[in-house]
Amino acid sequence: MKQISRSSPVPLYYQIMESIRARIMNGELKPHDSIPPEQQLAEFFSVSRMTVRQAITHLVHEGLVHREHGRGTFVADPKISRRLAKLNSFFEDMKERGMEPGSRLLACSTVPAKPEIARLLRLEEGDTIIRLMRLRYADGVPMALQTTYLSFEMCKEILEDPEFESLYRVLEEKCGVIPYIAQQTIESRLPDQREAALLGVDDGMPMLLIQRVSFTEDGVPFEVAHTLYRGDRFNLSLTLYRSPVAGPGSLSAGP
Amino acid sequence: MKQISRSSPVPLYYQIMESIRARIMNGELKPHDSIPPEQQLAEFFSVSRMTVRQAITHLVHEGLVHREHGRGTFVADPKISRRLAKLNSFFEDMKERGMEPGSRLLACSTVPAKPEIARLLRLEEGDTIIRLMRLRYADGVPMALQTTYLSFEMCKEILEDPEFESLYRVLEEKCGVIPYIAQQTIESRLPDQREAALLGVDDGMPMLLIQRVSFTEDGVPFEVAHTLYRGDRFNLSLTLYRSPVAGPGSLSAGP
DNA sequence: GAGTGGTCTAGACCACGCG
DNA sequence: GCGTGGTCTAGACCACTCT
Repeated sequence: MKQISRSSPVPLYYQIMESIRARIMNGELKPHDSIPPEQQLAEFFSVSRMTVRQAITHLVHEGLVHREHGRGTFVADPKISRRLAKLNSFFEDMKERGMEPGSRLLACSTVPAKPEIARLLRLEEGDTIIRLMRLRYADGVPMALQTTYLSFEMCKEILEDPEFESLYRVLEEKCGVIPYIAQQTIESRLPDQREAALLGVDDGMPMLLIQRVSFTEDGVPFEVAHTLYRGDRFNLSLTLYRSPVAGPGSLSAGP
Repeated sequence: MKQISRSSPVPLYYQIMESIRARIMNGELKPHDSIPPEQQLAEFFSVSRMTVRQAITHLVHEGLVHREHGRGTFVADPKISRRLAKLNSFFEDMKERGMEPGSRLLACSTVPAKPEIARLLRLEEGDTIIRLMRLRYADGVPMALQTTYLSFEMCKEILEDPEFESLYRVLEEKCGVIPYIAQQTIESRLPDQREAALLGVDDGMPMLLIQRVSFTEDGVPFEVAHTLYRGDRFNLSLTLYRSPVAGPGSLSAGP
């Protein structure tokens, strides 16, 4: 197993976390296997047990492993626990699906915000915002038609070069805007004639319309995106839990 | 603020967590307010700072607060961070949307498992399973057409009275099967003539098809459900995180 | 520089699962 | 009884933000 470096700027718990993750990802540790006990990992890495616990706690919250009091810590079953939906840009999403994303910029300008968009971005009606319209490709074939509204104040650096690859990467690097959470609604509808023509589908083809509002960690909305996906080329996969994530110690006993 | 009890069987960090949560829930601490610094909380409760950190870490993972390095810890915006993911049956989902669920049983029998269903339920092809076909109503109007395949071994008590209200409640009470997690895929398609007739829609109406495989906590699959929702009456709403912490996917009402 | 959260130590005792 | 994870201490130093 890879050793860790105390001179690295990367925290020890993070290096340990990645070390364990690597052993799971490369198949050395398989689902339902136990990982070494915390005490043993602490000795191996020459750190305190609390540091090992910090590493494992992260992996637990990711769903990669789970702890069992008195028994050990076990690699989770990938079939049911590792496919949490992530907040991805179109570019990132297609990459994760193993397809090559592409983009054709149809329009890019500043416009006054319509009431609905202004409300979602917590601006006043008529405030200046950025509007991008793009035809999105996957492996060279049209996949979706996307209209993105961005807060002008937060994202104006986007306008310097709107032919970027990944919106979220540019937002992080040029604008200092780090996406954190988003609310999405998903519905099914038919395309209008213009949409059908751009996407190269029949106007009777059912489409998936995904509308997203994205926020930074501070709860500030910066993006409203409407994406119309071809129903014949796209689906969504997500994981649902019966009860929201509960802490390690169970939640019954009262004082 | 409520003091904590060292003689209680409830861990100190848990009592502190609940104390902070209570101050947020009762409005004493509002969204974007900072909570007291960790050092101060440690002194107030007479515990070490690490114990306070453990309490706050739980609240962070719940999305109730968020930390900002060098600045403080802040109450999260409820509009974007407190939607919890839930695995609901159709009955429960409609109740949460404020609609009155209904059901018409079209078929209920044991059948041999087709290859795809057998694979998902981890059975052999041809093994006996239960198949339910139901037309589902919301406020008395057809909303979805649902085919549910259940493991015979785990769910046979269902057959005693298949005209139940909530599948998940019956599974818990009569079969001892407690749903824990599910994988869903969502796509858009047109109905065939029979489906359109049953749901009372035109056959050009785009529909949402949701396919679900549900598991118990042990990772054992017990249900495969195909639900075809009317696109004009149904949509999905879900929360996405940039770094997966919580499970996504709560359902919300549509037009 | 003061105040905050981020990381880390080197122990301790307890609760749980199992043989 | 033994090994495991669960909780907790009383400090330490660092990195970041704000003034």
